[in-house]
Amino acid sequence: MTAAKDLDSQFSHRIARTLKLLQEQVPIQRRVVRAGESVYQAGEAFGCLHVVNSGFFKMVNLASDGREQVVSLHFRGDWLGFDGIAEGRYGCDAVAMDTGEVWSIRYDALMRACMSEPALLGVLHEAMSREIGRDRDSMMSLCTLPADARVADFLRNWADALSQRGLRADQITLRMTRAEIGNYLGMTLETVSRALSRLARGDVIRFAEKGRRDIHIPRVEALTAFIQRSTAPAATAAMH
Amino acid sequence: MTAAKDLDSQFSHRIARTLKLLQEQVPIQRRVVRAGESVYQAGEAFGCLHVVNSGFFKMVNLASDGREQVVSLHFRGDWLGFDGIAEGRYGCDAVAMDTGEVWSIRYDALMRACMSEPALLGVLHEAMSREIGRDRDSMMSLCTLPADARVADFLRNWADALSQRGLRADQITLRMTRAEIGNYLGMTLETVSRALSRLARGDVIRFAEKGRRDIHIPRVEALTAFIQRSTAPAATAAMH
DNA sequence: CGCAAAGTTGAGCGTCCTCAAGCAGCGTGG
DNA sequence: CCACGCTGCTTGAGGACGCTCAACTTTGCG
Repeated sequence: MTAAKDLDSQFSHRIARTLKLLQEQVPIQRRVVRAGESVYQAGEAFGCLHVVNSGFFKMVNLASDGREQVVSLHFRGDWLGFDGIAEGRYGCDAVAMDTGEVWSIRYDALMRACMSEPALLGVLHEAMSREIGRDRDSMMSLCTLPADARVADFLRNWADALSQRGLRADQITLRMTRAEIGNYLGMTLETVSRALSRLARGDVIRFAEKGRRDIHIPRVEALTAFIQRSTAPAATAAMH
Repeated sequence: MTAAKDLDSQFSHRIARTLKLLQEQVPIQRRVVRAGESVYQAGEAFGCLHVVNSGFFKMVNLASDGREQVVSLHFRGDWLGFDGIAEGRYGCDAVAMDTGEVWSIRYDALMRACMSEPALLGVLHEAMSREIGRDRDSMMSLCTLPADARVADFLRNWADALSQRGLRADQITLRMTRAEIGNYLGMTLETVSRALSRLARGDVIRFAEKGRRDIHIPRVEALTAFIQRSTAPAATAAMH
């Protein structure tokens, strides 16, 4: 527990250090965005990477046939826009889910700064690497967990993201509708609703008295245990 | 069609240029791997990035509770190991599906080379960016497509990967079992088998006379059409 | 040739989706 | 102030898609 706390505070410290480094080394365009506004949109010419200073954001992928999907969520310290580097234009919409501030950094300026300050390159690569890792965990969750466990995993990841940033993780205010959560997790809004109800019934989570948007997590371990219980049959099947 | 061909040949040319650049600028450890062998394993200390020169590879993510999942596939020109940068150890197993050769490059040496040759940094970032984009497309496929369409999408992506590399894309030799494909696509091996049978019945694909491992794709557009047909109901639902 | 591994196909079932009804919170306007 | 409409959430009933279990066929290899 204390070990986990240490790791979390290290993480939060690393974010602070990164932001400081950026402030010192590259020109930054600060920009306040309100809920629903987008930092950039799919197809727009790529020129900047963006670092979340506050608020939180979703990335929405849009297919040519109209399907759209929330593919990732981003909090303070996360970078937005990596997907634009390869093609020279962004591949997703980056949408604010709440009032927040992003620091926009011209990619070419960042590259120049990296040449004189290798530490900057280090944090950039680390951020990209971390994002790839998270995407893979998402894919695994999508492929191997049943709906209820996927919702539990979602809440656990959110709680982790909060605690890593030094915030209290036992009280989550979802700023997403059931439909958005469902879209992100590959299920319908009804299934999300039912999953949350079941988690509450099993006392893995609790709803705030008013409004089903605030979720109290008595013990994060209970979420993990719930997930493992769901995979138990699959685990035994994988044994032989 | 000619435009697509142009794009593909550009892509294949870019791979050649990247490999040449690497040869000239950084020390490379060439390494031949045989089917089933791994380039690196999850948990191993990160030290190198690896570029696929030939063969093809799967990345297998392993959860603490024993679930394991194929999260991505890699062909010539793709990089392996990005997920190791952040934590200092690899997060997945990289396994050869066929005899092939990877070029292993020490990450620290690569960084030094990038300092003197910015073009190198460009190709590196482009590769990471591309990988993030592909992961997102995978997530979208997993979340929004029914099983049959997901298999069709899988084949289409494979064909694209081949044609981008200047290989003929109408003849695919799957070097994965149905079980592996199913694991990658989040479904059971039986469902994969049935999906392929249905695609063949609809003449979207054809099996080679002997062995159901070789798949002939008369027209790639037919695959795309099949996918869109599957999403048609969802598309109308998303209309209003 | 014979065995093991991979693939196909069918039957039954369970999870999740669809459709539908009802409720709760909330801002607007009579 | 409360009626009203709107959006979001919950819950139920029924159905479909995909999973499980099982039998059988095909392929590859010693």
